[in-house]
Amino acid sequence: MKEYNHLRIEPKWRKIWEKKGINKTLDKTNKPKFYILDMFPYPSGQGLHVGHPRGFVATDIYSRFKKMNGFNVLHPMGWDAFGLPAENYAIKMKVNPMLMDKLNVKRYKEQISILGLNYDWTREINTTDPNYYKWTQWAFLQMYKKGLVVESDEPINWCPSCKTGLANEDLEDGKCERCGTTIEKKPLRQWVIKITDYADRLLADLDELKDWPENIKESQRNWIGRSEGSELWFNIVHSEEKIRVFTTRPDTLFGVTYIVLAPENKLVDELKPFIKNWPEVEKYRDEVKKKTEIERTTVDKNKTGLLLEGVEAKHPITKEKIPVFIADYVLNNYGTGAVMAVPAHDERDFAFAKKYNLAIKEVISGGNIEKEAYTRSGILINSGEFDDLDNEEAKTKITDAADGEKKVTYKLKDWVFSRQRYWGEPIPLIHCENCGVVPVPEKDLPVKLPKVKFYEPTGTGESPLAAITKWVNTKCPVCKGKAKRETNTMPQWAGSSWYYLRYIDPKNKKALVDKKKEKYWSPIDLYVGGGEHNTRHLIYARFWHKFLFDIGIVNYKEPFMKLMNLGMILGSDGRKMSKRWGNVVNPDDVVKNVGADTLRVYESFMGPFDQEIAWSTDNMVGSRRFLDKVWKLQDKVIKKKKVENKSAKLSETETSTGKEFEILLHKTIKKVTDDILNFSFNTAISAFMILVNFAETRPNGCSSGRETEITKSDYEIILKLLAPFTPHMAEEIWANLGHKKSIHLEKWPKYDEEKLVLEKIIISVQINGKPRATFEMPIKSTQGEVEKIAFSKEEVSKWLVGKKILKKMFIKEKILAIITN
RNA sequence: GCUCGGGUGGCGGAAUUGGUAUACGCGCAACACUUAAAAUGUUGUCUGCGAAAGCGGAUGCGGGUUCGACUCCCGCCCCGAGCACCA
Repeated sequence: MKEYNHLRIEPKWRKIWEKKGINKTLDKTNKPKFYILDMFPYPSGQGLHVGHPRGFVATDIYSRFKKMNGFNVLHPMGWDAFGLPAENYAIKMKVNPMLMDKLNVKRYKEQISILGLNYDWTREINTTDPNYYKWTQWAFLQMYKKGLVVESDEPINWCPSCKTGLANEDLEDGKCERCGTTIEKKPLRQWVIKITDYADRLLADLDELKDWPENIKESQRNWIGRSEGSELWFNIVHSEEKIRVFTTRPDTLFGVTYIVLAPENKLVDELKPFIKNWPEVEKYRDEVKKKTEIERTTVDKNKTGLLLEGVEAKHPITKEKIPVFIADYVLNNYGTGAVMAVPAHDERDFAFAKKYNLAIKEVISGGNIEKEAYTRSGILINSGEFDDLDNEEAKTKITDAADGEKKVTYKLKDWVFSRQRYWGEPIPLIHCENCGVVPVPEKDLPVKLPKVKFYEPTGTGESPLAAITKWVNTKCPVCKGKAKRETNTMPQWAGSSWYYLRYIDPKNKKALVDKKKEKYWSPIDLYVGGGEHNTRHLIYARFWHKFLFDIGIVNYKEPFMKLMNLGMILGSDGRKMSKRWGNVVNPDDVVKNVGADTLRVYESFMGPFDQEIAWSTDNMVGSRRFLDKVWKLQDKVIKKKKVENKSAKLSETETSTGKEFEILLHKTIKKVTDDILNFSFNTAISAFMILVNFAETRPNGCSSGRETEITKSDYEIILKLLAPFTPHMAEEIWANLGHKKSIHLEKWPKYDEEKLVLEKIIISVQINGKPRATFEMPIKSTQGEVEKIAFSKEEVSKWLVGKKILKKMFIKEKILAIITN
């Protein structure tokens, strides 16, 4: 037997597999389909570290397993190459993003390829390929035509470092998710997609995603942030103006003692003629503007505000006059940008009322409003005809009485879709001097991103594309008059919102995806990726998919049936792998030193798949040792010759590795099968180790003196089970055993239920709850038989001396429990 | 503050419907092989008392249910994630 040399074996087999095309997926087979997908990476130029392959390895194991179980598996890979990370890296390296993209993809692909992953590279996609983004632009145009795309001048999140506007989803704690710079508010002309039109469906359909982890669904529910309430109107005394408020507690309407407007609320400007302290109002608004989003939204007991002198609102039912404030604890972009303040029953209003010495009127009984706001439910008081009502009941009645309207609001914001950056899909709209905004005709798609010399962001609020006059100036498709192209580009999330559909039909020139093919492959059976996408990509993609469903492009209303989050692999110091900490481990080095198969086994074995875990090169030796053991078993395979010597007619099946081994083998088949299905790769590896340790040390049951042996067929079962985990080594040994066809085309081993039934079982005797003895019994032993043995045991009888047995309990094949006085 | 996870040896982590807690791996120790080391193999390795046999204790803390609890229930503490002056 040759030494296990991964450097010789691994590249050899990868070449052969590629030549034979064993990873190619066919669209038409008589097999059931299985579509398994990794979140595709954005090639940033740093290259992969050992954390990235964790998910790729998992989907690879799973897809190989599915293939061996007779499924037609689609397992593709591609590149999410537009967007800020790639562009910022290109700028830093002073290389044009178009060129950088090619270099990065090449590097990523090399790194991924050496892991022995079974991707069908004939379906590779890249979001920056004009043949791809043609369809991103096409889908955008369909949204435009359906009125889902609107132009807006509202202040948006602006990253002063990336010099672009960002969507709410691109923020993390008020900072740019990409570069960590604090976000400013900046009014900017921009295109916005009305994703909020889909908020209710995005929320409701989560309930149908039975195979999504609860935490992801919960994150999305939080993000969408649905809240039910009422919209109420407060007339302003001596004015035509009305204040519109949103409240979840219309039942507390009688407790309103003041109204608060967000300082930015346009209504404040409308009320200028009535406001006597206007200079102060302007001053306050300036102060608020200076505050960052973080300062503004940090929970802060020290609330500030300003009374609008001269303005009074009228209570919709009692017609009492109510003072009106502006205060920055009210946000302009949620609800109506105005609240009715009920200090007795809202903590923020309570704090504000205390500070400015405003009236606190109790209308729900049950609390102590001298001390704190009472925010729970109760019976109405001080509410006129509504007294004694239950507050839930009062919600509807008071809303009706006040001429209000039941309403639902969401925290989810519309999707800011413009980026003032070069490296993205051009937005396919044209601004015509006569016709206004005109969509690019579909036949003219794609609107190609021009090659440019200067691609740095301008910071002026214009994309670098605005300077390419040759590209910008165009003819209006309607009136043929002078027109200019839209120069903003799409966000990175655009291309990734539907890429999974393109793998189904990557070369289609006539449609986003062929309908028949889509029907066959959709939906995605299993989607694997990092938790950082839970409220970003996964919301956008679900939205985009629902839109495509509405216009009849796809057949299912949800794209991803089952979802798995993978836990990040941290550096050995427990910190995120980063150049900054010097804790990055490169997969190329690991593959070189111990082999891709060892890396795959180690990443499977290190811990539960969805859990964050620190890398340990030291621990990895255990995985390599395991592979060495499997390899060495080759020497212990019972030679055919030996069998034939005994009798020419003896078939191989008549020799066996041993009864005990056989039971363990079948247990292992079951365990590994179940564990792969559950993504419990760590316990699957553990089961392999137990089996291989046993095969190596205790063959032939417990007989001693005989040489360690394993039958060829038993060894082959182990190899087939192992093939998804260690594709190269399994293939090499398989070939060594004389097979000409690839092991990856073999069928997955089946376990025999009967073999799992043990002949003997271990019984534990517990006396007063403490385990005192264990012994083997034949399976199906009766209580009487077990007791007979138990009472004959010294470990048992010594506890019963001088005691009375009060109770006996027998759980068959497990426990005999005895209770004494 | 609300919501969702989680807390088990020196370390990563196992444990089916409640039924022998600590599988598997790392590390460590001793032994074998070796001139030696590495590699490999064997044995041991939760903890207290004890020479040993053995006896007791332990799954974040405190209670409860049960013959029996890592597992179920109640109340806390801590860690991670999502949301958050959201009206």
